[in-house]
Amino acid sequence: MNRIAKAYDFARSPCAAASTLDIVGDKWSLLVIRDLLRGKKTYGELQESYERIPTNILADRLRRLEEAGIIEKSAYQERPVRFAYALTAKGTDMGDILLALVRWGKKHIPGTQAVDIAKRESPAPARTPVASARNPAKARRK
Amino acid sequence: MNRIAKAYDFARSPCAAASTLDIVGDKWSLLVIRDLLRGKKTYGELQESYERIPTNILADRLRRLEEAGIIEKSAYQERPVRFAYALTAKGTDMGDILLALVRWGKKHIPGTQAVDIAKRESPAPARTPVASARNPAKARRK
DNA sequence: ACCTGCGCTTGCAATGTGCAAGTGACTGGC
DNA sequence: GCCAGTCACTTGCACATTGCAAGCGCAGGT
Repeated sequence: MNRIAKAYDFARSPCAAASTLDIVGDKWSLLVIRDLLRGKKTYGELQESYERIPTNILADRLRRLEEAGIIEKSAYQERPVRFAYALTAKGTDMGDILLALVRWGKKHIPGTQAVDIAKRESPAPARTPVASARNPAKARRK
Repeated sequence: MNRIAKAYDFARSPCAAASTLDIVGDKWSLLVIRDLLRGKKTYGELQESYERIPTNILADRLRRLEEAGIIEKSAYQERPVRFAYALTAKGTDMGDILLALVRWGKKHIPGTQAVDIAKRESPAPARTPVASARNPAKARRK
């Protein structure tokens, strides 16, 4: 029985910081959000991040984040059904938290880099524009 | 063997966000920092936060945070030796992260409050048997 | 001597994490 | 029709971390 902040019945306290940590207070959630902010969309892309999140953990975090209304899952094509994950407005707002983490890291942990999360206004996600990479043009029916 | 970011050999990646999360990426560390920012000093005071951190976890987090150079432990009196924990500059810089968390929580989790990180006394619900631990000089009478 | 408070430590069960392997829906090639 | 391959997960199991309660050592007070 999973009950990580069923959203709105604070698990621990009415403190905003504590409640936010109930949602993303673990080592992976915010990294998933980071990757989504940087333009990754599919399960497979998320799995291939530098940090190599274990697949079952990724599935679990995506489920939780979706329950919390931070991301949304949708099929971007039907006939092999393929899914895309995207941040909701609530989710993109987490960018500020990521930014604060990055700033602290850059300042206090020598050798770390920004990996540019601040994609919020910059163009080109640099890597494969997933949606068009595939060509689902041929709607072959059964 | 425990090696949660010995600080400076990145456990997972050179990404600043990931490295920062290696240090404070759990449910309790940042709450301890929050309490220290708000003026709490002793082990006992930290234990009595609203969220009721388990004592062994608190001891462990204080140890890790000290190793990471985020807090400092010192005896504030010798005979009965009593300890005070305080944030280093590196630690107070984490205030920005807390602030980002609080802002997100206030905006997206109805019912949460700010609990004003920038100093303030007794936010916890009245049932504080700790009385005035902030006055070691005198008075402990009932 | 005994009790109390502080600052922890220890034991142990419950929970969470990480790895590898497997599954099922589908497609494309032979 | 059969097989290999991809995507998106799920399952099983070992190991690590958490949470709870209790205990411990060192003071001081009575």
